[in-house]
Amino acid sequence: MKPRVRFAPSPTGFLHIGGLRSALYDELFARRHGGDFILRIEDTDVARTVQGGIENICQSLKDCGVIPNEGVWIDAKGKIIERGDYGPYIQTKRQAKHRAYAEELVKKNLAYYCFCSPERLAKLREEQTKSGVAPRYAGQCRELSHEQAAERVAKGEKYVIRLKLPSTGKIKFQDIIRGAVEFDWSAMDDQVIIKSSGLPTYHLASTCDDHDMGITHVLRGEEWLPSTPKHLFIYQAFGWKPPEFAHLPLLLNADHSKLSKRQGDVSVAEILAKGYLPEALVNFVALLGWNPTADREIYTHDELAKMFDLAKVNKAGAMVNYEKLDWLNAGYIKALPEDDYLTQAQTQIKTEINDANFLDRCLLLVRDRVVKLPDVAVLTEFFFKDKLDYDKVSLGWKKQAKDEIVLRLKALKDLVQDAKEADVLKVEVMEKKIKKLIESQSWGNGDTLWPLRAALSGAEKSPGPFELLAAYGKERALVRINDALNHLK
RNA sequence: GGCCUCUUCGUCUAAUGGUUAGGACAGCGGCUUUUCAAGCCGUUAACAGGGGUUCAAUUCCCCUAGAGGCUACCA
Repeated sequence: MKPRVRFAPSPTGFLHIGGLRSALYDELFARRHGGDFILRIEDTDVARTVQGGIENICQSLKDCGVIPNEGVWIDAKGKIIERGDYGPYIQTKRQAKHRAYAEELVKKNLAYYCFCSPERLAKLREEQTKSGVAPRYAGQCRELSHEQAAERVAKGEKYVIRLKLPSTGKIKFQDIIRGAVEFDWSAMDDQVIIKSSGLPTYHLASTCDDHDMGITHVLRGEEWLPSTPKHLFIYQAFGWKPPEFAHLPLLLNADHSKLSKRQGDVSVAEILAKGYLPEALVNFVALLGWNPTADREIYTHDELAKMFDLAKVNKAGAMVNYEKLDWLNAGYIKALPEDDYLTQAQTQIKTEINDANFLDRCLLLVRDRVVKLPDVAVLTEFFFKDKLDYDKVSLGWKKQAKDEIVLRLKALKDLVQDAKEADVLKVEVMEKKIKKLIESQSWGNGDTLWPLRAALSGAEKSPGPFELLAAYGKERALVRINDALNHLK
């Protein structure tokens, strides 16, 4: 059977790195087995729904190339659309179905109307917790007859609908990642499935929608493991075949707590905005909790899809290690086709200079130093300044005397002056010429090359002098050397 | 508190009933060298603890500890 999986986030915030991983695993699983990957939005918590949440989730997934083939999506104009035969895919649009399912459960005597006030229940719960027992619904509504309930509803009393869970016995099920898991019904509370607002809770909506949409495998965070029995109860109540479950290990903050938005910037949009490449992020996130082999770190999205194996997903939570993301990202930037790199790097710099060749040479020169895209700007900044601030740098090597620096720079200036523009652009040619000069004068590398490099960069740390010459080109290089010479006067 | 899940270097992980417990990031050291990166080479560092089972356990079982999750009319 063709597997059908879904990523079902709720738009209570922006897509974060944990959501991205869940979505990615869904997508990889679907691709690996030739199945469908569906995006469903679970927006039943109206109060917590944030403006632009759905757009953000879709756009972030799109940016990362994690594309569902069914369900909610965003078009090129940024408009939310739905596609597929099992819609609607936005949960609040399905509330009539949820309502009907809940009523059916009530008819089957597997759910009941409950008129207890939240305040009273909270107090009860507190007492139960204090005395060390599992908090369970302990009101009288469970035993209300259908007629009594209907009467009170007709009178306008507020109510919720609760599952009528067994109070004894055990439930056992298989999890693809964790194997056999067992729970006692006695510790399980009669879950609310319809809130007093009339909207369903996650437990009912998600379960019914999964069934209605033909979902075969549910991949979700480990935090759902304890409520799986309730979901299974619903499947059983309707006589439906439940999907297979795979509870993914959680992503952790540096303090080992469940990854949350409060700690650090874990939103995908934010991470991308910081200059991480989507390919690097996908690669990174895929390996948080799963590893296809022992000795490789870099995988394309397609390779991941070919190798993905749910059964090999780890059980333990994974801490998000941003240093490794940095390393991966730097590697992806180095591996970018030159044109792609230039296109992206060009967006990072601000300068009036419109000598495209010069700009590209500068961008290419600093590429190996770029960890995140915006690094390009600081790394190339000195190239584009009218004047460098030579007060901030020692133009001499170690304790080199001023007249010696001047002597070196003058000779270097003449050498560049006499060189052909095409030669200045070639690192090897200039290196040869300058080394020859050094040799003929019996100078040292350090006392000659440091002043040159410092003159060209105005910095203690920079790429090498030959590379700088090649990036500047003859005219610009001469201006810098002259400036340095003037500064020494 | 109760229930559930988890536990290999600091971090992400691999492997195995018998291995020098492998790789990667970070760290450290070196090479290169005019500086800083990059690159290359090398290196520190782990089977949570205690009992079993077994000729043999990091691997299987039990207990303990620790961590995390759940315990909402949130998902």
